[in-house]
Amino acid sequence: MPGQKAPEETRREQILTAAHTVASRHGIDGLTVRAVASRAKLSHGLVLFHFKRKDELVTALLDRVLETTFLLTVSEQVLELPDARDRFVAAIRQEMDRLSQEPRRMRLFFEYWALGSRHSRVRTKVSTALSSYRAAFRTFAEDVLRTDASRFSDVTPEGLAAIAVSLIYGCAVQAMIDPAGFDISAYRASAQGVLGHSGTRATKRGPRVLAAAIPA
Amino acid sequence: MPGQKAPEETRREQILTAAHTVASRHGIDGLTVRAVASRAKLSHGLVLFHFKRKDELVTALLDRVLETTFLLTVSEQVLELPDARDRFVAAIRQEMDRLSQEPRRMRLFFEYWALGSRHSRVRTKVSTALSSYRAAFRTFAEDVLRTDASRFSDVTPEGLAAIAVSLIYGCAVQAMIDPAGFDISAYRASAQGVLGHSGTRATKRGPRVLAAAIPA
DNA sequence: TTGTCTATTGACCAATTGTTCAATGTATGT
DNA sequence: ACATACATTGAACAATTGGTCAATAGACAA
Repeated sequence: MPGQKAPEETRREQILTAAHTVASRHGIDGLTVRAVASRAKLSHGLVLFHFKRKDELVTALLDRVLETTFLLTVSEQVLELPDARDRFVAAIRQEMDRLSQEPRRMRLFFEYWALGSRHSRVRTKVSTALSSYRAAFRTFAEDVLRTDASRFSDVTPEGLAAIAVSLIYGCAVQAMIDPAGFDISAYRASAQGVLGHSGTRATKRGPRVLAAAIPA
Repeated sequence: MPGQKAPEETRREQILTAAHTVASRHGIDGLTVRAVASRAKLSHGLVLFHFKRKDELVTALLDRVLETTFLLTVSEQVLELPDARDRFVAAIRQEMDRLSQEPRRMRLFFEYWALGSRHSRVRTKVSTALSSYRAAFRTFAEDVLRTDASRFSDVTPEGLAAIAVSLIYGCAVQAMIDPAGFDISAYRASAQGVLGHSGTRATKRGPRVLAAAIPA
């Protein structure tokens, strides 16, 4: 007995959110049409009515994952930091904290990343998402290099942005697999040390604002 | 008609190598008992005779993957570098090159990493492998901090080692998904710039040996 | 030879999967 | 009221999966 109808886009959204929860909990392997349908309290036939192939559902979910994973939103307090290096480091720390607190999303991303080696569509999407994420950090990196060219020789803005991404994702990778043994705070401090603080002249102001902007 | 026998350990090895090739090509999803058996030219029943459960096969393969992925072997030329920072950077560059040239193994590792969030046995193995890999870099990191404490304030050996791991794996992650768009050489140069070269005093000797040790 | 042990095979099973489709309900227009 | 369009359901199907098991072939000892 077919149930009630629902507006077009609502159903797709409903199915996608169900797919997101399922994939978050059981991985892409566990993302079956029936599991999604059950989660959304729909028949599995209906899921395949709105997404003609399972592949389409998987790809649509990828879009959603990438949108929420690679959205770099820096708080105003960070942007107001006077020193370019402080801004750069603060943005990195903020992202490290954010992603470390969303392990499921992180895991899902890496599953898609691995999938990308066999599915060209997935690869393209992940690739461009990583590129734009890097681009977001390049703005900060350019400021750093402009005001601090002496310390970083041979460092390009694009390269420095890529390093920022590595530091963030490397932190998540190591922290998630071993939450007890991996010392996140030591990692953050070391990352900051390697990239360099704002120096002695801003010691009194910078770090304090930083601590307020990034709750531990 | 049952075929010929084979020495005990030979069969397990044979099956494991077959499993490795299958998983390398088609991922852990594609690692089916029948696919492995077919690859090893055996019956699928025999695979389950030597590995009572599929889980056991997957875990045994993980050991093999971790052994070959996280084995840090630094060339003698790197160890002979006079400057601690040069050794550190050279070891990192060497690993970046090595792992970037083995994308399949890299992908397989991340699949296991993601699997670790649901399988505690896998998680434990991956976790300890990452720990020992970090420990290998900590030796270099300690030397760096001992000779260069001024530049790296608040940086701990463990933290610096973790950053090395992040730089290496971050490079592989970004380079593999977008081989064309990601500038590896710029990344390497930037990483070296951030960590700092040996400075002006060793410019004549260090870098040249480095270039010889790490073929581009 | 005879017998025992075990490696090996392939048939078989139950469960799960993606996908199709006829049937049926709901909404909307005329 | 009637018809048309379409969202929705669940049965059904073929393919694939991990796993079991009886039958059998090889190796080796007595």
